[in-house]
Amino acid sequence: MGSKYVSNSVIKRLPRYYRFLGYLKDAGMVRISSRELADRMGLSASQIRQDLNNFGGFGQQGYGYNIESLYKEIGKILGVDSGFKTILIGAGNLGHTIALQIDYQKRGFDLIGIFDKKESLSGQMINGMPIRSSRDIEDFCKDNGVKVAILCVPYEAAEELVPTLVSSGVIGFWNFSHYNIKEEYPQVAVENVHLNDSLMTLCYQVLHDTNL
Amino acid sequence: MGSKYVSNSVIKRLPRYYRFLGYLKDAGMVRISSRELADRMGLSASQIRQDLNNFGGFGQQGYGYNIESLYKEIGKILGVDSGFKTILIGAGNLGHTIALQIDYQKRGFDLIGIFDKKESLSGQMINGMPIRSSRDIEDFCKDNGVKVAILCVPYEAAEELVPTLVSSGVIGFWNFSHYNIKEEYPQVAVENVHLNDSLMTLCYQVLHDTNL
DNA sequence: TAGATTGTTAATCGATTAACAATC
DNA sequence: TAGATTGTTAATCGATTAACAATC
Repeated sequence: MGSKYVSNSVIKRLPRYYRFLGYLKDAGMVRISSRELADRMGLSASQIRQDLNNFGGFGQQGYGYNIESLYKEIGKILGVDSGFKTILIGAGNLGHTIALQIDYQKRGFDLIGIFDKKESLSGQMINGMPIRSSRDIEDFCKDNGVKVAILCVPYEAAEELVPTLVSSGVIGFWNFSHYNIKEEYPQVAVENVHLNDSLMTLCYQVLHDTNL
Repeated sequence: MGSKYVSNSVIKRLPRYYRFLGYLKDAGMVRISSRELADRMGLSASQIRQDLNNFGGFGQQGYGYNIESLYKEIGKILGVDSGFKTILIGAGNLGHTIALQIDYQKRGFDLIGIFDKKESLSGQMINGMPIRSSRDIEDFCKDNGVKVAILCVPYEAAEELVPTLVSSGVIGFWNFSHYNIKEEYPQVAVENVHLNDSLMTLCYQVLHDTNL
C-alpha cells in the first residue's frame, strides 16, 4: 500500500472527521461545506480542505462535500472494513474491559482470541470467547493469521511477548503497557494508550492553566 | 499560578520524562546527561534541554542532571502531590476499571466519590467506596470541594452533567466520552481519552504504513 | 586547567492559515 | 450567468534541531 506520505497530525484527525460525518449523516444532512464542518468541529476550513486533499478531491466547487460519500471515503482510508485478525493479551481488569467495551468490527478489527498467563482463568468466557493460556499464543497466531495484538499486560510481560508475536506475523499493536515497542521494532505499527500519562497531563493543566 | 506559557507538546512529554527518571532513580543511577537520556528515550538531547528550560535550569554544565532532583522537580511541575478532590461518574464496565486501575494518589488526585445514575448499583462497593446516586452529585461536589470529574458515561449523559459540575466548582475533566467539553467551557481543563479514535488510527497504520 | 555539558540563540523543518484562481 | 466553494499555492506560525558561548 505504498500511498504517499501523510503526516501523523492528519491521521490522528481522521477518526474525528469520521465520527462527525457519521453524526451528520444520521441526522439526515446531505451536504456540508468545509466552513460549516470547521465551525462544528472547532477547526479551520483551510485545515479541513488541506487534510482531505491528502487523499483526493472529495468535494465539489461551489457545493461542498457530500456527507454520505465523504463518510464512506474516510471509512475506506481508515480501513474500517479490514477485519484484521486480532488477539488480546492480559485478561485482568483492564483487558477484560477493553475486550468488552470496543466494537472491533466497526473499526477494522476482528477479535478472535483472548489470552492470559494465569492458568486459573483458562476457559472462563468473555463476550462468548474463552480465555486461553498464554502458552498457546504463538501457535494460535500462526494458525489464524493474527495481524494485531492488544497488550493489556505489564511492562515485563510485554517485553517478553513482543518478539514472539512479531515473529509469528503480528504487524500491529494496541499497546496499553509502558514497554516501548517501536524502539525495538520500528517496522511494526504501534498505537500506545498511556492512561497514566494522560491523567498527569490533566493534573498539570488543573494546576497551571486554570486561573483560580 | 500565572507561570509563563508552555506549549502542549512539551507538557505531553513531561509524564514520560517523569516515568523514565523514576526508572533510573530506582536503578540507583545518580546523574545523567541530556545526551544519554535522549538516547534512552528516543528523543534528541536538544529537545530535552529545551523542554526542561521551560521550567528552569535544572542541570549543571559539565555534569548533566541529578536524577533524583530532576525527578522531584518534574513531579512538582506536574503537581503529583496536589491531591485534587475527584469524583468518577459512570460505574459501568469502563468506569469500574478506571476506578480500580489508576493510582490516583501518585498522580495528583484524590478519588473520593463514585456515581452512577442506575439506582440499582447504589451502595455496591468499588475499592472500598460505595457507588452513589447521580442525583447527589451536585451536593457532594459542593460539600467536598470537588475539583475534578472523570466522565465514564455516554455523550448525552456527559452533555447533561457538565453544566452542573462546572457550576458546582469542577475545573478539570478526564473525559472518556465523545462530548466536547472545551467547546462549551473553554475555561476548564480537559483531557480526552478517545479509545476508539486511537484504535482507528492503528487500523490506518496497519493498512498503509507497514510494507507487507 | 582541560573536558564535558549545559542554557540559549539561530537555523531549519513541518504544520497551519491565508489567499485566490479554477470551476461547479 | 453569478455566487459559492473547492483545490492548491504562498505566507505564517510554531516546534524541533543545530550550534556555540558560558561555565561547572
